[in-house]
Amino acid sequence: MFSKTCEYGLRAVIFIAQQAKTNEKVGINTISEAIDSPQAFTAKILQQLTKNKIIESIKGPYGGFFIDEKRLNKIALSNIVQVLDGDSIYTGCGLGLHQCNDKKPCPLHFKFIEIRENLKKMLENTTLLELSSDKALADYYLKN
Amino acid sequence: MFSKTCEYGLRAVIFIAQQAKTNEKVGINTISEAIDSPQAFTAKILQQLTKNKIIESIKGPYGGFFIDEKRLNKIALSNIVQVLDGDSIYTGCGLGLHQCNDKKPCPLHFKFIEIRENLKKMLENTTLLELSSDKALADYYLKN
DNA sequence: TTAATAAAAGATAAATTCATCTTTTATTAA
DNA sequence: TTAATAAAAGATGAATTTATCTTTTATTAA
Repeated sequence: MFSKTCEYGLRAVIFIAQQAKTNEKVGINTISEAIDSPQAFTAKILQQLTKNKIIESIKGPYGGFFIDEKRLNKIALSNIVQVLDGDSIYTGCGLGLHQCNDKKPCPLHFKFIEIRENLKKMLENTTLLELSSDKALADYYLKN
Repeated sequence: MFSKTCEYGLRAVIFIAQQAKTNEKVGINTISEAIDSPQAFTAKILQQLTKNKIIESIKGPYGGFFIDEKRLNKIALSNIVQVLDGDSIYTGCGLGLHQCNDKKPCPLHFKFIEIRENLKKMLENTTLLELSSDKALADYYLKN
């Protein structure tokens, strides 16, 4: 469904969001260990997310990645997916045809639209606030 | 959503299904031209589908690929996706976690289940019969 | 201002997916 | 039985995605 990049990115951001309440920054080392992802690769992904203002970072000692608690309800999963995987999930034709749309639909066009709309709405309606609220639970299961 | 392999495969099978009514076999050349896909690559995919009894093939002059018209209503898109992409689409965790299930759910588990169930049902309920019935329409748009 | 820390940036490497080319096997008609 | 046709099978190559390693830049405390 998502690329590895996007999967790691989502997991990392959810983890960082869970630390937002304590206002603590987390280093890449801590993050990649917590979410069980390759460290250097995850660092690259977080770099992208930082550039795109999804998360923030500070270099040097006591530095790390963080998210302003007040923004937790502003950041939806769709924002993260958009940065890392673009909008191919929403827009691409299920059969890979370039010119597939309402006026020139592939044989499956309208069936796919329904599925994709559901996915889109789900990602748009799920914010980091929601995912970071039940910290203990989410925190635990994020590792498995 | 699907791999290229699966996209080409779906397009090819839908095309072959559309020829089933006339009981005509189609060659790989005709197929790859019709669905605008790389020929040799598509041939490999059709080989897989033949091994897995989704389609049938006969070698030599007057040979080619075909589907028994009587089986059109037995073959669902889910069968094709299963052969080419496995069941990762249905079963895989949205966040890429290995041990994500109802008892140990990732933070998004139950939201993803809903989406995936929709997709699964759609693929299971869409048969080649349906897709081959409006031949003129489907045939035309399959190329774009 | 120096040493330590941590992210940013750039280069490179491994793995996987996508794609092609060549040889072999089966089938048909002449 | 031979030549032609078309899929099967195997080998190889290109592109993309995934992943790592090294160097640079920013920040902090001593």
